Amino acid sequence: MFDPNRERELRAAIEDFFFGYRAFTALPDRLLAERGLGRTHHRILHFVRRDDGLSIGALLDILGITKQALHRPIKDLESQGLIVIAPDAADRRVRRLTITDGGRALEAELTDAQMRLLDDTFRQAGEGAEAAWRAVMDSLRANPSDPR
Amino acid sequence: MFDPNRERELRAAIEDFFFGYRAFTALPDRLLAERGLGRTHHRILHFVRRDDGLSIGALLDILGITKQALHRPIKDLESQGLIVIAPDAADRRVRRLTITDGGRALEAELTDAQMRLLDDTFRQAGEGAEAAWRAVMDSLRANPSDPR
DNA sequence: CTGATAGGTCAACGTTATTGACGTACTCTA
DNA sequence: TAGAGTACGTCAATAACGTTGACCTATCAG
Repeated sequence: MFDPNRERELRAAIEDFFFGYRAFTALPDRLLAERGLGRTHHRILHFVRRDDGLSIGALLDILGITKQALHRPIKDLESQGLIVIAPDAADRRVRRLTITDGGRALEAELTDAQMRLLDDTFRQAGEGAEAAWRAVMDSLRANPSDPR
Repeated sequence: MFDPNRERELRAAIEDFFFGYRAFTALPDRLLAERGLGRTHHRILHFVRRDDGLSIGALLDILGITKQALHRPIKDLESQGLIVIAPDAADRRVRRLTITDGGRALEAELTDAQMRLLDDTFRQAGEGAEAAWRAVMDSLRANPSDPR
């Protein structure tokens, strides 16, 4: 399939992905754990902040989990005053999620940590590394193997 | 902290990481699920293949989980004939893990899928993308936030 | 012989996810 | 306006995978 040298390189890349992702998530994971929250809470905050007024269904599609799995974290965030759930004005079956000031603050704390880490990392990796890294990740996202 | 344009870029990079990693792991996850195995089994096979004769303790350090958590997947792999556990010749307290032909075959199947995906992706992302991507990931691994 | 090391194992528990079934509120269409 | 479809909530059972804590055996080193 691949010659031995190429295989060595690609295997090294696979390991890099594993360890790199772990290093990347370690930071916010610790901050979240202090509040009794997990990665799903972080993701919800991220996507609700990005798309204010996101519906439950749209969030379900993005995250690729079941509504039962989403229910708890959503309720946690609501009861902690980090998001607000309100029916859509036009179609009252649809629930729209909005981030509160508190939610925005927590999201900023988590995201700042990751942004600083990425910014430093891109700088250390040299000229053009950021664009190339993004290009690889974008190409991966576009791949049909993504379960979304 | 960051100016708005920079923040937009870094937030996009964070999302890329999330979706990219998911696309990357989706393929082997499906193959593993067919055999009733999970990511931990894959990781064990990967590291035992790479470092033949790896000890339990060394594997524990790499994976960053408890011995109780490692115990099941190790036993699963052994009972399915994918790895062999044997005491070290010099220090019989130490158990050395070895991959079998069957284990090597499964590992190859999983890894081939990921190698092909990465190879395609690097090619699509253009000249120099692979080296730059690796540089970013290596820099991330070297970061003290890695819990290992 | 003694203390340290490597590892195995039992038990209880927690988190996060799943599938399946069913209920409620609401909208849209014939 | 009745009935079908949609969006979402929720109960229940189950599973995968991890944790902490405690305790055990086997082995090695001084």
